[in-house]
Amino acid sequence: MLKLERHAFIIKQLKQHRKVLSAKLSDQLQVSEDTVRRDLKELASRHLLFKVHGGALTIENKILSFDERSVADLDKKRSIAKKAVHLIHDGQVIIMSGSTVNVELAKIIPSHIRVTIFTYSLPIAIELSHHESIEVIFIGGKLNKLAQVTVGIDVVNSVSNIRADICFMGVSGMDVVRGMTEPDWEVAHIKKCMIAASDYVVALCQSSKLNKIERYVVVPTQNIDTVIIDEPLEEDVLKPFEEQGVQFV
Amino acid sequence: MLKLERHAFIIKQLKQHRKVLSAKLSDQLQVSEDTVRRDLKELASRHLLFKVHGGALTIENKILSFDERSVADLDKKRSIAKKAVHLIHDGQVIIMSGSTVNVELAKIIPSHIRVTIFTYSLPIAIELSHHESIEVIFIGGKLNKLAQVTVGIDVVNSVSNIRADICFMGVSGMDVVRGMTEPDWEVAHIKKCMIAASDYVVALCQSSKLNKIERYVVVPTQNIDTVIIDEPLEEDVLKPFEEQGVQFV
DNA sequence: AAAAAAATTGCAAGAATTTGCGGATTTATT
DNA sequence: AATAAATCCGCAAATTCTTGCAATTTTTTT
Repeated sequence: MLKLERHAFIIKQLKQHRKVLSAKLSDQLQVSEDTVRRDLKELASRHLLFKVHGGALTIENKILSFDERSVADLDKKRSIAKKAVHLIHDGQVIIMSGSTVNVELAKIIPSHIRVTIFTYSLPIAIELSHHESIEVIFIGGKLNKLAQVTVGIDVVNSVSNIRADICFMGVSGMDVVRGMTEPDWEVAHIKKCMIAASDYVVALCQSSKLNKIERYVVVPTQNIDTVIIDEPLEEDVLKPFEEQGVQFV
Repeated sequence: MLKLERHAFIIKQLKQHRKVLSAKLSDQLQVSEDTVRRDLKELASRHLLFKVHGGALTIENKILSFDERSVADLDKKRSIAKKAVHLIHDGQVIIMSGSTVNVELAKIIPSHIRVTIFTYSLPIAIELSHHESIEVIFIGGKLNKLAQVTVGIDVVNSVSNIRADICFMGVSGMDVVRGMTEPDWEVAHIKKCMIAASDYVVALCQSSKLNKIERYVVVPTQNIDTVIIDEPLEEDVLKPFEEQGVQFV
């Protein structure tokens, strides 16, 4: 069996099981463990997998368990929030989705600003409860415990009855062709309603989410007015979006 | 199972339950407690959790447990909650008001119990979001920032549509003649609706609130089924209540 | 086609990591 | 103060990793 075939096999196994064991691969591929290790090492150097003692895991798995992410990511989220806060003005009615970027945004809204904010996220509501001059309306419903947001038909109904000036939306996936996408159907539906209820839509989008496609479409790209990103991007990445009428900040 | 998988599992458990026990993890992961401890130690050194005797807590929890001390009469509230928890049984639909006693109650509901809980209090919802088997329905509305509960017409409407088996109610004032009373008109009105929606009404009443009268009446004494108090009281204090059909625990 | 060079593979030996266990020690609880 | 539980420490066994090297195969060069 050729090296390249082995590599392909390993990647395939990894996709299927999210992890591979050196010993098992040695058996499956009928080569020595040393060879397997050398294969894994090579694939790891090409960032196709994450090598650990005893085998290897997918890259995503690595990210999940490494703290680098949460720290580095927080900076990015804060820098997005910092830009977003300038779009908030006295008298506005605002809808905020339940993303962590919005939690950061909630933290830094200046205390003098007088606005009404609709949200269905517990952490955001808690944050906003410390702001004297913000009127907070919590959108009730069944609680999704992991995300600490309400979901379900009640949320959809409530959101449909709102008329908002601006809407700050966390992003799971953003792509020129497919538009804004979400891995969860219910969330996708709620976001759709939020956008329908708002005059102006702002997407808070970490650059890692750009050109990523999730399972369910929220809205096409042209329904989004402004995308706020954490770092300046090359012109050729932005151009296709801007041709759809999306403004980048 | 690879070390990193264990770590990922621990982090996930922690996210869900805010705490993990070494013994339980050892069982779940099928490794020795020593190994679990070593894992926790490593994760703690990376500031992904906070190690304590017997297990670990989330970083946030570490901070959270400090301001807990500022809550007055915590012991009394906990002793009330301890008694109240025995009234909760599988399959019930429960309404909880927004008192601090109810927060304590929410904390100690056994994890195996399967119930549906309606609440309009952010802290209670946060607490309950860590219980695997409780369905939480949050009642939306305008946020009262100080109490971190929703209020207003939306809450009244929602509560009116609920049919609950039991209702746990924090108490501001309780008097034989005037019944249960509240200093806030809106809260009094909401509590009235809650009681109307419930088959059985439990008042969680610190003894300091007994024979105290607030501005607005919620319901007369006889509408309350059980009052849970923190300390045994003299017969002559209880007797007039019991004559109205109220049971004391 | 032959020779040289490069890459691949398995093996062996020693190093490093991981894990469970017994026993001493510390911590929590009553 | 006593008891039980959890932790820490050192050790040993098992597994995995690294490294150098030799044999083999593949590729390149002449």
